[in-house]
Amino acid sequence: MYHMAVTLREVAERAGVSRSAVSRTFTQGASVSAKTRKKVEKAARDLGYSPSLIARSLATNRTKLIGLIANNFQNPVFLEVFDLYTRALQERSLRPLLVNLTDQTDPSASVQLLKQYSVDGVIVASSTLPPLFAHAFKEAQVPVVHAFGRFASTPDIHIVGIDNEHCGAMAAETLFKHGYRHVAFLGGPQSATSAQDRAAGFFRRAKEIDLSIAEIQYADAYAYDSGQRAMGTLLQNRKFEAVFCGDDLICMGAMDAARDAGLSIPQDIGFIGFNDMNMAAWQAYNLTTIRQPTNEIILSSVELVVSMLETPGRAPEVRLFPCSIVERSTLRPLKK
Amino acid sequence: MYHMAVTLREVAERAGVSRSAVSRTFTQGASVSAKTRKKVEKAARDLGYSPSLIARSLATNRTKLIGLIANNFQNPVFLEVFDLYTRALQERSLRPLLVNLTDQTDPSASVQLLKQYSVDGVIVASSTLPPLFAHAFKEAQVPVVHAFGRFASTPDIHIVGIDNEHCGAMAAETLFKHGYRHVAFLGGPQSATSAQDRAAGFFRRAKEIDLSIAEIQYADAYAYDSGQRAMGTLLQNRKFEAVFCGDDLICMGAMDAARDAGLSIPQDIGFIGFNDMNMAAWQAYNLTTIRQPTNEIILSSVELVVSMLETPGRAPEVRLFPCSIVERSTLRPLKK
DNA sequence: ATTAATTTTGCAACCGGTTGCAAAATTTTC
DNA sequence: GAAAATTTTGCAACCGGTTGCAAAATTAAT
Repeated sequence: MYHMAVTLREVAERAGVSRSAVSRTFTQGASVSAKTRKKVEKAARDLGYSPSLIARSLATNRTKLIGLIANNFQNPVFLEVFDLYTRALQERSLRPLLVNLTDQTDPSASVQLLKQYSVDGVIVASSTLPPLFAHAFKEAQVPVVHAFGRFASTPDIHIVGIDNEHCGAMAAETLFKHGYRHVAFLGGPQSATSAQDRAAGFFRRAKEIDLSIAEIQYADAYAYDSGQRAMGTLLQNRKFEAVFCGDDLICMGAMDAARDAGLSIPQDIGFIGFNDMNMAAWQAYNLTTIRQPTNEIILSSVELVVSMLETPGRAPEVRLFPCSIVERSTLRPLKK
Repeated sequence: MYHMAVTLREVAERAGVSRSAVSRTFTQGASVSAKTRKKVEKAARDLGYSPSLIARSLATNRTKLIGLIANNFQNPVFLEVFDLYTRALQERSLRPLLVNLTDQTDPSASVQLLKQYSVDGVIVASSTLPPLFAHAFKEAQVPVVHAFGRFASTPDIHIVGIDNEHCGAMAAETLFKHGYRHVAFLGGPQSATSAQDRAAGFFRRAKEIDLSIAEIQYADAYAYDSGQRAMGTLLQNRKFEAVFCGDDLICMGAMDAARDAGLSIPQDIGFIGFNDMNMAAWQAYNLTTIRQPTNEIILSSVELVVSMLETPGRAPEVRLFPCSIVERSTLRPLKK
């Protein structure tokens, strides 16, 4: 590099003031007279100065970096999620440091990494990681909130999400209301807490209302292919009229498998999904599904992590948002 | 916070060596005797020490942060793109600092932002931004490579991507080979260089081989809805047998619009897309499309930005990767 | 066993900011 | 206009590392 970035010292010299004065004009709420502020601002403009966040971070022990941990880069909902997160953080002049967990679920490596970068806080955005994962950050003294995490009545950490158990129950009810009596369950990966909870709620409510569950399958990932494959095995032995899929993407895979087998939807077989991702509204699927309020969850989790920066001792809190049914056309019409 | 993070000084004290010794054991290629290294490592382990990247960055003027600029969080291909980028960077122990451009395309704000974070380099991953955008980073002395950018024979900056013009021509040829003689063009947003180039190549080659272009439309974004809408207007006046869509997602929207109008694919109307995103293989679409080697482009652009860190004066380079046709089932079978 | 060559080590300055504190300057009060 | 109260300013230490340089320790050569 030819000319190094211009520093605070140079601005100070040009403006004929001390370094502190320059620093103060660039930090919120510091006291500087209008006169010096003007001088400094001019000098800064002339020199094209902008303060180094690295140096500031070192001095203030705040980086304005938020670790954003995700482990599902296969599911397009996560693009929506990233979009919302980057925007929400941006608005508060924070920045996401993206961590792609791929398959290693050992928290210690991520904790180590994010500690090295001295992130101010961490948002774990995943419904498949065990609660322990996010907990590791708390132990490392890093403010953390688990978005899309499992709801616990006595949380050690902040959780923002939905009541998956209740949503599973909603699915059962919806199927029943549409006149189905024999249904199948096609869940997400069995290791995912979200999948477990949705299943539990679904089964419980089904029992209560006498909805018979003919088949149970678990996809090995929240992914199209997995849904397609799982539906394949489900179809070998068809004793059900509709399927509750634990995720829209899985549902799309399942629908395509069903169509491939010559079934038409919803005449021969019904589907209800989960999430209401953008693609659920696509004409080729037009999925009846349970809408998860992604936007609210994200905004709320950002808000929460920000508040932890201000009040580190804040007691862990659970924030649950209600889901709702979005009726489209993959279940047969309601009986009148 | 109760106990501040453990610092190099504490490790030094516990190990009974100087701070430099500790620093050296943690920096690649520095000279330390086996004896001290052992002592330091033990002390570090006992204390749970890991060096602060912030402090290191300040001292070395290297942050290991790469700005990753994107402006299309609607198109699921970008999730694939993020996945690949985060992994590729991670492997080289670099980290992406994600910038979501939403709609403001004024480079100066991003330049400013990324300069403040002193990113080591920037990757602009977008086929819709003007070449000027990426150029602004060069002027600000920041190593930059434009991935998916417009190919220029005398580049001022590094470009990695495909020859969109040539790919447009491939589309024309493919349609012709499949026996189509009257086709429509449904491009991406007209302001996107990629869309312009694909269009140019398509039109040029069509003229050469006497493929008649009955209709021309441009979607207002690389998005499903835009494709659906554009196809709607295209269908008002149907004088074509097939459509070349400038992007798979647009194509899916267009296909759904066509099906909604009662057409079947490929019997009544043919489609060819662009990108070969994962979803193109979904049964509901099973798109014949032009495959863009995303993986190669990404790996290559990471490699390039890394090499610029090592050799700052490196001359700008264009790297183009070949595209290929992926035949699925949205064009009628080849004549024998 | 000396001396020369090489490696390891610690000192101290530096990276680019922030901030507590006391002095200087300004404003308010009487 | 002088004294008191308030605001602004600069000094200097600090954040947690790195690194050039010379001294100390080790190894190699004679």
